[in-house]
Amino acid sequence: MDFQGFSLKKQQQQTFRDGPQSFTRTEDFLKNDLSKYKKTAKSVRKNQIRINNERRILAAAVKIFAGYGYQGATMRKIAEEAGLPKANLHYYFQTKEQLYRQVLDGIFKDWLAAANTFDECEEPVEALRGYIETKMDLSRKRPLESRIWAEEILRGAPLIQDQLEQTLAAWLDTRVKRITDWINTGTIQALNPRILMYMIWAVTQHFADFESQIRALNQQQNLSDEQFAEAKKQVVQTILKGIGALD
Amino acid sequence: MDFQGFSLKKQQQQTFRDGPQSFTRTEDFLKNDLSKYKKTAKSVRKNQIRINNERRILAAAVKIFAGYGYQGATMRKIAEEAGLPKANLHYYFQTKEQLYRQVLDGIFKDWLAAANTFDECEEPVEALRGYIETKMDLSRKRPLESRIWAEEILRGAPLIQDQLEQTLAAWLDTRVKRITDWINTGTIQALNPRILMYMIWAVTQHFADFESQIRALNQQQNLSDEQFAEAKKQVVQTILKGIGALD
DNA sequence: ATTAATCTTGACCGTTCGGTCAGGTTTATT
DNA sequence: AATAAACCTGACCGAACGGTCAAGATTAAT
Repeated sequence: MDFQGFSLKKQQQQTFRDGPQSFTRTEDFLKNDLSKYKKTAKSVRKNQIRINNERRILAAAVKIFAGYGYQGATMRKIAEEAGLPKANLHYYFQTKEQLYRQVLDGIFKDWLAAANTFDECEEPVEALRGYIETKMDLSRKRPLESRIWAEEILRGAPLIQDQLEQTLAAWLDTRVKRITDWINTGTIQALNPRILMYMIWAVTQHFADFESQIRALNQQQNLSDEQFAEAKKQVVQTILKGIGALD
Repeated sequence: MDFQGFSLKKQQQQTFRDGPQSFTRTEDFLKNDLSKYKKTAKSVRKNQIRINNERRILAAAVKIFAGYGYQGATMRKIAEEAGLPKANLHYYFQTKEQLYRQVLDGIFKDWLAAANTFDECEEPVEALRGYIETKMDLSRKRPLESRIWAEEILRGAPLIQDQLEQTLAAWLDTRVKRITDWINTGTIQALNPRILMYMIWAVTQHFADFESQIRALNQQQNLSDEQFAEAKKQVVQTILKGIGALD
């Protein structure tokens, strides 16, 4: 079985330019274009049209991809959401897959940014608490992005496999070492650090990814701010206590 | 935004024709079917053709829906996987949505069956341990079904919202009461039982739904039986200890 | 003012989708 | 043996998809 309509081939991360903006993808057709710009005050203003439209399209794409999935999303729906004609989307983003890739790139950056919370504290209790809370906040504030990510993984990560195997794996390795140190110094009990991280990811992202299920089990109401705060507290408490870092 | 290509409207249980046979929706279609047959030896054999083909199609549908999602799955792919001509699928299942509905129904039944493990023990430690282990085993043995379920929730549960709000909500309510009893008798510490259940669901299903991410972080290898057994043990340990039911 | 680059867009295209159907084949009933 | 019910399937259909393009409008550079 070869999954997904788009290609599974590993796509290298080579930067190219789309107008004055850099993004990742193979074809360099626009790189040549960039060399034609002169960075005057006016070219910056010109730039603004492109920057502005790309932002509108990306924001619309996030909503539609999250709501319908990659295959269910159509360029027409994204165009309507963005308030632009469909052909205009293809002017800024060659293909649907290109657009989707950029959406994923943005999400991955948020992921890693939140991940850095992990390193801010020396002590396991505060490092883990901070990380869990940051991930919970991210699920609360950016559920659409979380769901796009989840669907990509669900489909076998056809487009982000490389990033998982390289960037994310490297990130995880260093955190595994920190946790191992905590174990060796007796600060937390012996356990498999990777499984701990999987548990944290699972629980925190669940509140975004399974929002509709939680809503159905909560009198058809999304969790209120108070309910979410309670959930956040309980998640932190259960995990920290569960690994012997509390009490 | 109105999600999904297919309608959100609640689908009544209306009789429809499936080939020359009429029956009323999923659950009882076979029951009604049988009532029209005369239970001779030959009619049983005939019946077997339908039962057999429906099983083949449903098994193929599970694979394809899990691998591509609802929108990405095509009747052609399912037909190829089942080794039948596409038109034959439409003889047994009127529409793609009908086929998908029956797949979901089967998954929901597994869900509830596993859920009953929760009631087999009086003590919180053994009841929760049994339930968590059963859910972990289900993720291990039926990851495709878990991913279909996850995608359905991800899209806002357009087809199973009713079941969530009724059957699942009722199931959860009774378990919440059990957990509340445990809290009142001091067997486990005070917490929100619903959030505990969300955490259990999140963690156990994560090993199926995010399998490709875990694989990418595990030297491109799926978890071995030993690794999975370790994960199962650690998940049980962390949660039980985290709620004060251990140590 | 002129030219060139960039941006915009309706109309269009080939492909693939879910679904239909007529007519043939197999199986069951009498 | 005859009839009916159930099953099978290649060929077909309208709709919707991602994507293209030529020609015009707008903006920037000279």
